[in-house]
Amino acid sequence: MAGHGGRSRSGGRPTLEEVAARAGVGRGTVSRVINGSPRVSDATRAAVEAAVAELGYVPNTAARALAANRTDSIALVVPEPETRFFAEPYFSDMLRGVGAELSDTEMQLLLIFAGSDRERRRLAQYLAAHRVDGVLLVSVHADDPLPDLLAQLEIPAVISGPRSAAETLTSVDSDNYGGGRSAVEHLIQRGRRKIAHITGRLDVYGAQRRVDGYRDALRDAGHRADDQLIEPGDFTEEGGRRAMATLLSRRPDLDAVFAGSDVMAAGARQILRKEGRRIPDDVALVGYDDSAIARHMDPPLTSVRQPIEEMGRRMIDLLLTEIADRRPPTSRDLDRRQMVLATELVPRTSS
Amino acid sequence: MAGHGGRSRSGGRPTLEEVAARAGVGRGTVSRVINGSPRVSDATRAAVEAAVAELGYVPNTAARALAANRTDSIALVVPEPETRFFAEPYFSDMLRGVGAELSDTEMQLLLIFAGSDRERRRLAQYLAAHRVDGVLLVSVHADDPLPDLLAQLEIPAVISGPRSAAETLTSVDSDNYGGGRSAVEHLIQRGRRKIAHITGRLDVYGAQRRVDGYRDALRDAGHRADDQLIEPGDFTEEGGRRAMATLLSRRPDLDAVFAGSDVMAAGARQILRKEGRRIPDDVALVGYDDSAIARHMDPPLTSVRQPIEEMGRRMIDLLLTEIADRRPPTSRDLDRRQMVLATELVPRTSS
DNA sequence: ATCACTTGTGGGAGCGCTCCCACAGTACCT
DNA sequence: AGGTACTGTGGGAGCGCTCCCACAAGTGAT
Repeated sequence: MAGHGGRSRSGGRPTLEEVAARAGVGRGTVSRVINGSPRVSDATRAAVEAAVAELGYVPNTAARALAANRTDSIALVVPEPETRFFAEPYFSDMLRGVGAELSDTEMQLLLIFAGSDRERRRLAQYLAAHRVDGVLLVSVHADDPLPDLLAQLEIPAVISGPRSAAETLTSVDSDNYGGGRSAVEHLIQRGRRKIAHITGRLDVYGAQRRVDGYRDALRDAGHRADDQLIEPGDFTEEGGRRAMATLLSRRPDLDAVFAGSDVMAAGARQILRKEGRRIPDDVALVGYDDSAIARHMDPPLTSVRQPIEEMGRRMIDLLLTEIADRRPPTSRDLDRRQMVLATELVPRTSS
Repeated sequence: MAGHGGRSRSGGRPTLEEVAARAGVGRGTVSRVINGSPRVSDATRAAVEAAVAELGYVPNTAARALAANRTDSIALVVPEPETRFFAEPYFSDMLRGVGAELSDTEMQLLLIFAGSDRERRRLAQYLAAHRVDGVLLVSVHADDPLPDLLAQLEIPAVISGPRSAAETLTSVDSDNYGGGRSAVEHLIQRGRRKIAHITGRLDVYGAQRRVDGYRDALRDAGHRADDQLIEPGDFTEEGGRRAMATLLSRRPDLDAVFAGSDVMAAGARQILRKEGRRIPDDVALVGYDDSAIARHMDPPLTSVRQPIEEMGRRMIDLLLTEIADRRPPTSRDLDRRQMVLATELVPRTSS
């Protein structure tokens, strides 16, 4: 414990003022050095830095927050029960990206779950108290009131996956439209002619966009539209089974299926097997998410990969900018605030 | 936005002073009401509460922290990379318990990973700044410097799984000794005579205690000690395989194995199978942790369950007490601060 | 030599609370 | 009647910063 430099004799933590006295400068100067202001001479800066090191000075965050009206922390809000958070690799990937981008910052990340009503009330209180400088909102449902609350409190926020084309919050999304397109183009290129689509929940904007991509890819390839080849699912395995069964009964001659998620693809696969269709010989199958399921499926599933980790990084970028700008970006730069990242088709044996 | 009560005309958030003015009382009185002091008359209290509601007053945390020298937040420190955090149900269970116990508190939980050196440096800085009132430390290795840092900074802390019998920090643990005992007693009761033990990493205190439980259970049942039946593992599947192979070569006539973790039990099972021993007919097998592996093994594995979620709850209890006491508990009450929770044997078909 | 900037610096004011002392009012003893 | 104690209340002081104004000293144009 020796060699850690003397604390002030008063016994508590050293303050700015004590550092200033020690360095023989004024309070303002120390503050400038600590906050990296360029308006300090090199000699003075060195003296202050020495004093800081000798005293083992660490700024008092509360005092800083009070005086500067900022908290240097941001919240990652997960509007889901913890269970799902741990179950889905989506969150883990996202968290990794966020953490990485934050690591060379002074910002502290708070992880807040808002799955239950109780948790949501707590969160509302927390936000009202402005205990964070900004919020990252992941996995928001279309009818979630949280984004509006954030807007009302004028708290900078970035959302992953806009709620609609008219999203007012800054958002980062993967290219669901392009992802859907690439899946279908891939199937066309493999010589498939009757390509069905099992959609995700259509109140999720991303799912709609995948349908759009599916439609346009077929149209551009000169296929005529056939709505009988589209069947809504709900992102669950059971939904995949049901949709697949429906599709098969309606269009027994289909030769490919694009499912809006890997989980639904897994459900579809079970039905295809049961009906004696071989994958990929009789029916090619493509999923979405490139999750662990895709890699471990039999046969391994072709899937569309989203750059989740990078989404996390970009979200932080945008959020930090917004916080620095200190204004809710409701002006003409809104269009610049809707970032879309490319997806990538990962071909495997199922297609 | 109407009906939300008028903010002060100044536009910003209302302050204590504004509430006081509105309620026609002094600043101190409002503070007392907000903090639930009993020294306020009912009439005054009601007036203040009305003013608070009308103005939509929310205390400024920074100001409170500065004045009262507390942060109303505690950190859950995970000295592991995020990957393991998500992979192991241990953390998820723990987090659930912690969150539950914290939910009727004003305390905010921070989740902090300290896996890499970089992250550890950040954490040290964070703790030095006293940005939390207390720390929950889970999954600490024997040589981790973190506990000592915490002690040095005089930050209240509770550790899950003491580092040794002489642990100085407040700790919550499951009864590893009793768990080991119960596993062996169960095997004896089932008529097993030559019971082997694959230990965990012996630099983990809990693993040692399981060995102690194993030894004492055998001794109390009148078995003579046979160290050839004990083989150290390292909590990994590979370690389980290696230990099992060694044990079989040394004592081919063993009729039961108690593994220090389910993962090691899984490794042991592979070797037993390969050597043609049937489970449980020829060799009974018992694991530890009662993880998903145990339930899904073939045959389902008898295992010792630890009440992880409850451990989380108890840790918060102790931590909050320690914070409220505002003193590092180095005195005679230390023994009261080593809490041990009972384990439970979950019998399945492997024994 | 004068004026106008620029650069570096000190320190007052104030952020919104909590803590605590002072004090009025009431109650109950002697 | 005076003393003592307690209850409820107001408000000063101070927590450790940041922000910003004031100002000294230096620089270069006129």
